[in-house]
Amino acid sequence: MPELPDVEGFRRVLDSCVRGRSIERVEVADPGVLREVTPWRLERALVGRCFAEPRRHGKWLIAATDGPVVLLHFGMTGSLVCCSPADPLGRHDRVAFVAGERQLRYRDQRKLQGIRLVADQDGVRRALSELGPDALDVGPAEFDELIDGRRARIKAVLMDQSVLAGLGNLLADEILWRARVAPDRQAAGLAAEERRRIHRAMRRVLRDSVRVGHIPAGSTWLTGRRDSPDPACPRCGTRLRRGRITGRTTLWCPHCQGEGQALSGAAGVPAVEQDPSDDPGRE
DNA sequence: CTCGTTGTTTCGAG
DNA sequence: ACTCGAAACAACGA
Repeated sequence: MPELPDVEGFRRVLDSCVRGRSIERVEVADPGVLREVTPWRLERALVGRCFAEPRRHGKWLIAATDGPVVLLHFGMTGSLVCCSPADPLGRHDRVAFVAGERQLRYRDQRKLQGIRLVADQDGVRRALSELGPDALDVGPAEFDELIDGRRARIKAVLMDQSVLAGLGNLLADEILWRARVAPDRQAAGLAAEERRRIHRAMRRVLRDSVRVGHIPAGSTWLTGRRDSPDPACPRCGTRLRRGRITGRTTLWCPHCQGEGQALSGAAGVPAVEQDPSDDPGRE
């Protein structure tokens, strides 16, 4: 689940749960989720400290305190939950930050070392230095620059965290579907008009999903179709195509987005360019 | 037992 | 040097 909108949701959970509260204890049920920090050192560094306003960059949650900073990543299955001491420890509750009657629990089915500890803002900067700008902060001009000259397929570029931070597999499919661009088009081969459509779709998809804290599975979203065995395009009803890009399952509509360059030939801009007959999709 | 999964990191080819 | 993509990582469910 966790892509940018989900992490933004976790940020709000942290904010309302423990911001301004003093950390009494850090309970590490499973040290497997800690990266380069021992349970003992984590506890030592945080006890007595106060959670400040949390920030987010891409899929990273930046949990600052009046001392060190905790960095949280949620991999594919992680989440953050606000609990009371009475709530029984779930099977996948790996770490609990205890602050009085509230406790913030890091929950993850897997153990992909999503929790880091850094001393200060400079440590945050160093730890996240490989990331591109947060996808929500990228305007149209910057988007163009980021895409410019990339030989990879557009979906791979959108998911590349060093280019743009925050988009994952589901969002990338959703955005390209809305922009009516096939996911296997080479980024460098996109027309200015297509890049603009992708950027606008990105803004729209992010805005709508950040609002609810996850990617909506509504009837006008591609994402909800993912699990059905024979999914149809929410816009035109055409049977969706399923493929694999950069090792991830990719869904697209051959009618709205074109077959993709592999099938449309070297000269071809797919028949997406003229948009008279297609209705512009509704929310 | 096999395959698949929303994520990142690492390695090797072009 | 740079860019890309596949594999590895790991735990679980179908």
